[in-house]
Amino acid sequence: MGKKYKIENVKDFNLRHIFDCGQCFRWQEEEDGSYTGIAFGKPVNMKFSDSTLVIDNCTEQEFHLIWENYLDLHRDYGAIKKKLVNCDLTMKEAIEAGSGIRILKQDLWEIIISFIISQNNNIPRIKGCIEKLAESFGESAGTYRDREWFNLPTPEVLSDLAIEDLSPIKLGYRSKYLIGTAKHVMEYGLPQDEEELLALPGVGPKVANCITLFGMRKMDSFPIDVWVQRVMNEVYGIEENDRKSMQCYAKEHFGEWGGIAQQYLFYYIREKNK
DNA sequence: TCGCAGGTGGTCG
DNA sequence: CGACCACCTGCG
Repeated sequence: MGKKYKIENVKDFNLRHIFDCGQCFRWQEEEDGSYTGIAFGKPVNMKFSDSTLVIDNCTEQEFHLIWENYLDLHRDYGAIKKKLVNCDLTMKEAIEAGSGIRILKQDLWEIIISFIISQNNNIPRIKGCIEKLAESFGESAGTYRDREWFNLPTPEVLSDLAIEDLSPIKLGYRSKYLIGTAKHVMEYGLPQDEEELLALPGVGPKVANCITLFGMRKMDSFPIDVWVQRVMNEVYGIEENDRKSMQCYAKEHFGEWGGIAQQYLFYYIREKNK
C-alpha cells in the first residue's frame, strides 16, 4: 500500500556508510541490508543496490520535498573525494573505507537534542534514549511496518517538563541540559550559529561542531571526538589533548570539506576498531 | 569492581 | 585561560 520511489544512477552512496558514521541515531539496518528510520515526520525504508535507491513509503512529491535534500543527493561527492584523497595516505584509505558517506541534512532541533544526549555516552544508549524520548513525549508519525512511529518532542513540550518527568528516559545528568535548552529555544528561538549554540546548556565545543555540521550545513565544521582525536594523534602526530592544533590542521589540510573529511576519518577508525 | 562511552560545567591556580 | 574532576547510566 505504501508507495515506492525509485532513483537510478546514484553515485558515491552506501547506506551503511551514511547511517553508521555517527551522524544520525534513528535508522536501523534490516536483515536484507536496507535501512528503516524516520526523519522530518516520515518513516520510510531505503534499499540500495546496483546504483539504484528505492525508498518505500515515499511519494514522488515527498522525495523532492524531503529525501532528495536529506540525502544531499545534489552534491558531487566524487569531486570532493578527488580533492581530499591527495591530502595524505590515511585520508586516502579512509575515503576508500567509507566511499559512500554523505552528510545528511537533518532537522536542527533533532540534531541539538541528539548531540546533547550523545555527550559522554555510547551509541546504543544514545539511540535508546532518543527513541524513548520520542515515544514518551513526541507526537505520533503514524504506523509503518507494524509499529507506530513518533517524532521527537518539540521545544514547547520539552520546556514544560520537570526533570522528574524525564527520569524514565534515563538521560542522567543530561535531563537538565535538555529542558534548559528547550526553555532557551522557547525564549530566544533556534540558534543560528556556533556562538549562539554555545549559550545552550549542555553544548560545548564538540557538540556545537556536530550541530553546525549536521544541523546547519556548515561543511567545514570539524568535530573532534575521542576517536578523531585518537586518529589525529596516531597518524598526524599531534599531541593527544591538543584539540586546538587539530582544528588548525583540519582547516589547513581539509579546508572547506573538513566536515566530510571528519566523517571519513571517524568511520575509518571505528571500522578498524570493530 | 571499575573504567569507559562520540563532553560539559564548575572550580582551581 | 588551561588543567583537573564530578557526573547519570549500563556494559564488559
